[in-house]
Amino acid sequence: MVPLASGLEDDMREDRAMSAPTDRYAGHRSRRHPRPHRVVVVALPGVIPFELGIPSRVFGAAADAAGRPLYEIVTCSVDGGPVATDADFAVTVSHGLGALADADTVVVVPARGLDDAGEASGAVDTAVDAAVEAASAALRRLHDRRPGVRIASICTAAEVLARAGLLDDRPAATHWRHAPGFAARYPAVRVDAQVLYIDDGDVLTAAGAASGVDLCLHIVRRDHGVEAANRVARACVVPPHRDGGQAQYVDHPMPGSPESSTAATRAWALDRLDTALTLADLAAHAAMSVRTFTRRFRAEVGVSPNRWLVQQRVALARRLLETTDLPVDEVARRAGLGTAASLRLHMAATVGVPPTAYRRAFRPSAVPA
DNA sequence: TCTTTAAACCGCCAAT
DNA sequence: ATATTGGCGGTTTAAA
Repeated sequence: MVPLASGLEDDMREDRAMSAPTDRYAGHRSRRHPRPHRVVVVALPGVIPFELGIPSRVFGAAADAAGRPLYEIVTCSVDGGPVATDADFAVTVSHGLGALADADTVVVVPARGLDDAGEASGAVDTAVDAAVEAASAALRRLHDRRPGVRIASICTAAEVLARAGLLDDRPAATHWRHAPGFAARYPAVRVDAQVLYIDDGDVLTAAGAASGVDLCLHIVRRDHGVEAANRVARACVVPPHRDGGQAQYVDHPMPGSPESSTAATRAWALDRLDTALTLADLAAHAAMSVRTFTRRFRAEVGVSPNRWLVQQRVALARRLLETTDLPVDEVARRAGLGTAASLRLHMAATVGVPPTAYRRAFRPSAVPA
C-alpha cells in the first residue's frame, strides 16, 4: 500500500513528469521534425536590451547532441522599429507582428515604461500603451486561433498577457514591485508574488529577469529533457534548475491581500541554514504556536516547513558544489544537512545526481573521474 | 541494509 | 453566526 499523502512520492512524481513528455506538449514534439521549434521574442518599444537577450541566449544555446540548434529564434519589434540583437546567436529580426503567425513559443520581454504602466495617476506613456494594445490583441488572436502555442512573459511583460486576457483566472508571476498595481488592474488574475515563475501549461510567466532565465531553462527542460537543459545552463553559466515554486499549485486566497506572515521567518531561516532549526524555533521566531505556524506556512508556501527547509538546504549545497572545492562533508555541514550521507540521500531524491557527480558537471578539474 | 528514536505532519475539535 | 487558533495524538518521515 503506497501512502497517499507522501510528499516524497509527490516530488518524485513531479520530477519524472518534468523530464518526461507530457500530453500538453505533445503537439510541440510531433511538430519538431518538419521544422525547428520557432521561438518568437516580442520586443515592445523601449525594450530593455538585457532582458531582450535572455530568451535568445538560453534558447540559442540549446543544441542536440550533434550540436544542431533546437530552436529557431525570431525577434520582432511591435512597432516595426529596429531592434538591437546579439550577434553571437542566429537571431532573425522581423519588423511588426507578422512573425507571430508561425510561432510555436512566444516570449514577451519587458520594456521601459511598462513598470509604471497604469499607475494610480493614470499617466500612461501613450507609445508604450499603443504597443501593449497591439501586441496583446495579436496574442489574443494567436491564442484563439492556435491554442497549442505557448505564450510566456518575463518580468513586467506580464502586463501584455494580462491585457490580452490570457491570465484571467490563472496564476501568474510578475515583478514584485509591479505586482500590487498589476493585481489591482487585473483582478481576474491570480498574482503570486512568491514564486520565480509559473508554468500554467500554454501560458507561462516569470517574475524578474533572472527568473526569466529559469523559465526559459524550464521550457527547454520540458521540451528536450534535463540533459539538454543542463548543457544550456552550463553554456550560460547559470545554475541548471531553480524550481518555480510549489505555490503555483496552491490556491491563493486572492491577489494582493494577505501579507505572508511567515516571510520574515523564511528570510531569517535562510540566513542560518547551517544551524539546527527545529519547527519550534521557527514558530518562536514567527511568534506563533507550532500548529499555527505549520498551517500558515503550508498555506503560503505550498510545502511543509521542514520540506521547504530541506529544499533550501539542498539548493545551498548545490551552489557550494558548483562554486567551491569544499569537501562534500563540509558542503553538507555548511548547508545544515549534517553528513555527506544525508546530502547524498536528498540529492538522489530531488536532483537525481549524487554530489560528486553533480560537482563534476560544473568543475571537471576539481573532481577527477 | 535494518533498527531505533526523535521530530514533523496534519486531521480533528474545543476554545476563543 | 463564521473564522482562526492551538493542543492532542496517530501516522509518517528522517537521522543516527
